[in-house]
Amino acid sequence: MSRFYLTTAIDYVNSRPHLGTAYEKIAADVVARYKRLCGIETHFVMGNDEHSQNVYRKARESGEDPLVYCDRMAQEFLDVWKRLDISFDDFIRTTEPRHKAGVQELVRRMTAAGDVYEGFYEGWYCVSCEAFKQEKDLVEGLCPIHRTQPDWIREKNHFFRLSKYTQPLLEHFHAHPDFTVPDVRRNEIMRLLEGGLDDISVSRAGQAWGIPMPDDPSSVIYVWVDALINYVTAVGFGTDPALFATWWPADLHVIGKDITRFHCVIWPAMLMSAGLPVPKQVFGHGWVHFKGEKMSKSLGTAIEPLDAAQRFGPDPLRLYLVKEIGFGSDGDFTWDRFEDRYNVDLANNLGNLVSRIATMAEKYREGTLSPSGAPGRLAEVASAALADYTRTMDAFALDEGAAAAFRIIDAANAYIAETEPWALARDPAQSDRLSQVLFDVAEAVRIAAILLLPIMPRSAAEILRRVGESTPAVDVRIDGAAWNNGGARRIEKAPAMWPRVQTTERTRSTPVEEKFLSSTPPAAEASAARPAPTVGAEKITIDDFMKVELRTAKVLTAEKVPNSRKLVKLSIDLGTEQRTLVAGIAEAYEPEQLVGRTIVMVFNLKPATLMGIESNGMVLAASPDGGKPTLVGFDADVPPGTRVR
RNA sequence: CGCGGGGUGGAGCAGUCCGGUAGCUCGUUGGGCUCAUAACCCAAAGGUCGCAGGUUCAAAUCCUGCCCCCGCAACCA
Repeated sequence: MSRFYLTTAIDYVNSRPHLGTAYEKIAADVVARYKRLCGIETHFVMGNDEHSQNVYRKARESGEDPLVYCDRMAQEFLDVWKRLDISFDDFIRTTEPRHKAGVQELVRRMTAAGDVYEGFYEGWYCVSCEAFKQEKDLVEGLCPIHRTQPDWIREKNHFFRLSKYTQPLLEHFHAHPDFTVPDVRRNEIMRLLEGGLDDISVSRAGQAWGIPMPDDPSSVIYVWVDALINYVTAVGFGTDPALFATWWPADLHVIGKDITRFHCVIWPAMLMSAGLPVPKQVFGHGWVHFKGEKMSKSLGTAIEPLDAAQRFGPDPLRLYLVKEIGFGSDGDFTWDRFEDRYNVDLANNLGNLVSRIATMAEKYREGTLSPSGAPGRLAEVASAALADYTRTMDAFALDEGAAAAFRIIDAANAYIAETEPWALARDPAQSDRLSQVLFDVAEAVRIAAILLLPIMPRSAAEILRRVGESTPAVDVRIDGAAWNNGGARRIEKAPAMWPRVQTTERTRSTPVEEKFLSSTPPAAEASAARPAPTVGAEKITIDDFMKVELRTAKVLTAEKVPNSRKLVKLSIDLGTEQRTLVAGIAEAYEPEQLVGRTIVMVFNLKPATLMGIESNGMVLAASPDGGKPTLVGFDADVPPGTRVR
């Protein structure tokens, strides 16, 4: 039996799952389910990347053991994946023993091949930032963030001879044109390779959170190297040779386009060095951008796209992401479009079709349909759609595969209008004809549902049940989607699967200041817009708080900082003095909107220089993750310079 | 000159590699039908394919220049 091993990127645990990470998992899940549908033994692996320094810092800040923090995040990720019906077979965490063992083994092999050597990494290191600083980032020789003198650090590092693999990689790309898809990604990598590769540092000194270098416990393996190796450790590299032999090399890595070069250059080079086969294919998908309003007007409470899964089940969201966005291209999520597709594809077309056939089966044939002759033209439509479906799905054109399934649904709706079963029912002489027409429609629905199984597993299984498919959904295979003009089918009439969503009148998006000025936000928004819970935040005393001097100020002038996107330069009146400060609110506010406005600022903050302008204070605003800031304001007029506490 | 993607009827997209009557979905308008979730079916209107040059018998498609938009990165103090 043929096998298929696919993976997604493993996720950083310093933020919770969001639309972007979910998109990747859903797309990969569709591929995995499709392969299983085709009867291919499939191994689908996802996981979490837990060794980043950010994770360590974040955990330590909240006084928590890093592993405990990671455990909690893993639970959060798993909960979301479960809610979205992601059918992974294994979930690997980079803190697991099986991973650590395999990582060390792989690095050992790279070392044995003579590809790892010791060297020194030198540079300016800011202790507060815990990071090296580029010369160009320093302001007058000081850390731009902390205004402190960084240390010149010379750190022992282990380097990987990536340069040695420039030529072998080029050859591999020429021999395997499909190694990196889609083409845009491949071209990018080719250009990079043609320019030649530099060796890379693969260790970090003086860090405790990570996997030690095999021969040098004082260094840990660089987190990216650590992370990439998950694809082999998840299938037993270094721990379970039989399992490894079964699944490696991977058939497909599904990743985001931003990390293409890690997967198409560094990763295969590492494998070549270790003497292991490289994966067969890497697919770099695009981004889904969440546009427009955070909340749907008609759906009321939802604020984040993943909430759509909470409210409607995962399938409408899955369908939207797969069908409306070319796999490989960027796409948008907007509530308007989501509602649109929900109503059109699911309520009006598929859902309504299921209701139509169920009602007619009950009304005209007491719920049982049998063929009475040769199938009508729907059979040809279905077989053409099936061919398109397998061709496009094999090429990972998931959107086209979904479209092929919906062509059957559209044709079935048209077929009903064309054959007019209600008219046939009035004429006893047409009884056989009616039987066949109804059977044809039910059969078309059954086939469409099979094609939709990978995309909407839950709903498609329910449809199959309703149209009398006797094989349980999990056992259905693609050859079951061949037209079957035989057997009696028991059709079940049941409540609508997707009731229409009442869409409100299309309204223009609310300008930001309008939201700001409305003193009583809609209740739904208030409850939905709950802030992300702070992770084990340490309590401070009132004295600590009082160290922060907040004051009101009036904006005198405002102008955008040239060449910046977010920054606005403000001159403000504090009553007793005037100051210049820089605020990152240009995306949400035009300079003209700011002039004359009263803001709240941190009065006693050390100055900082941003884009060459000294900023003497900080403006307070609510800043949602990934969203635009909203300035703090007052119900009534307050004179400039007033203390806020 | 940081990296990349894109500008096609009101909206979202395909077509661009390999020039040859501009296509799909939604929306709009008109009609039809009643099995169905005010759903379904048919038809129509609507585009100088970002701008300007060039190549060609012929350009959305090839060449040159320009404009605009969007991600990422660097700035969020």
